[in-house]
Amino acid sequence: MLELAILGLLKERPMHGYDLRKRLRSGFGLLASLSFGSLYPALARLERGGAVREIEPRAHNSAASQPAEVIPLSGSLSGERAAFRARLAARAATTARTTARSAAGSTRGRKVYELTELGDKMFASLLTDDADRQGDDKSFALRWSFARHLTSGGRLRLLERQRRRIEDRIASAERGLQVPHGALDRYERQIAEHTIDSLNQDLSWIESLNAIEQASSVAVSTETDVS
Amino acid sequence: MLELAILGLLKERPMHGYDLRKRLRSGFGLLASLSFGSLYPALARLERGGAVREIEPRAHNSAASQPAEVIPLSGSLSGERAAFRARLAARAATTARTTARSAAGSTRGRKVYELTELGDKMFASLLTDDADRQGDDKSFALRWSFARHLTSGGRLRLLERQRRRIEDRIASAERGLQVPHGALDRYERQIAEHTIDSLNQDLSWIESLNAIEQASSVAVSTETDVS
DNA sequence: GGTTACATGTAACTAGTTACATGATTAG
DNA sequence: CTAATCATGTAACTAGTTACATGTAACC
Repeated sequence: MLELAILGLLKERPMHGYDLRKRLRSGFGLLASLSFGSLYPALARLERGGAVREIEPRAHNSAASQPAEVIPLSGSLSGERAAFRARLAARAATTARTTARSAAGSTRGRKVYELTELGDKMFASLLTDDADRQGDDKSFALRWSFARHLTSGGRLRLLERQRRRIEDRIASAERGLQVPHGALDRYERQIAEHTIDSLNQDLSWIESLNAIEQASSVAVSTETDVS
Repeated sequence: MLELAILGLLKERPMHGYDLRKRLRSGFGLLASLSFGSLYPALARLERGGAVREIEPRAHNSAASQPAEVIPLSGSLSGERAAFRARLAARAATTARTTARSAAGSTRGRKVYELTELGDKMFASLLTDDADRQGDDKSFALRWSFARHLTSGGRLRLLERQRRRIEDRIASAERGLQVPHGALDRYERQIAEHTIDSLNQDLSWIESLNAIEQASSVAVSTETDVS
């Protein structure tokens, strides 16, 4: 789930780890307690797998007032890269004198990542994949928040899967409520009833999303992107 | 969380692992996908820690003296199933002596566990403990389903903690909705709004539970509360 | 005599967490 | 010059999962 989130954010724009964490924590309520201890290993994993790559610092940053200083590098070995970042940091320390702090602040040892083509495909397949071991609500919420990257049909399929999952859980919860003949005490019954209520509300919500989606898929007869 | 659930069920009555799993999966919706791979190690851990102990189906039928009471499990228990269980329990008691290999090493019979006094204390402290690392909804639901084991004051404190947690999450979600830098797209907004709606419904539910609880604590006002 | 359900357990993996270690940059 | 914040990373732990391994008992 974390990898899907990282890829989705990097699809939007290149970012470094610290920023990713801020976005993930504050953005939508999901992953609110994400720690560096899981983020950095996940990024390293994705880089090894070829889904993301580190971009050399350039002036592509928004409102970058820093002059583009391209320092030629031979190899991209990690030691070399670290040395590069150190050099850049040293230079930034000398030049940054209340002049270039406008948007992005410093360009010190940050490692800015971007999505590769492979990463883009991985994102698409993670987003679409029916084989989600963790069919929990958070997983759906994360996927739906990236729904703009799906086709209209993909969105409808995602909603349909979630609808079925919720219906299964309602059935299971109602079974649990009925079977014990007077075996549940008042607190257990409160939990069971609230669980069923919440699931029913989730179900109507999904159905309303489905109605909206059906309507706009009729409106947009050609399947392209939605802004 | 699993350990709390195990201790709570064993407080009700002694059980073996296979039964525990059935109760945990079907009982309340929590832990619906609990696997043996986590249950048995958890039981072994609890036994090593002295929280539970194995009771052996003795030949002189101290455990088999009430086989009819052992029945009320949840799930699809009918009279037929109950009869089966009673037969099995009776047979286990008789065959335990005849098959000599069940005494030593590689017994493949049931291991019925009961709560020790220490386990009872552990259960109480897990149930009350403010230091819940995983302050998620499932944790609250599990605790509340055991609320009959708390004092009236303990129940009120549990509700109050949960109320505060939900309020924090609402505040955080509303902050996330007001993001100034980039407008959320329609799907992200749908997620954010549904999240807030659900949290508000959870909040009113908690408040209604609180009202019920206050009323009944007034009714039994002579009870001394721990504070 | 084969299938199904009961029953216990281990190994390897998943997906995160907290705590620790290190260092650069910036504000007061 | 010192504290806070930014920034990256590792180690040990938590809490579960799936897949595997083993075996017993009942039913037809």
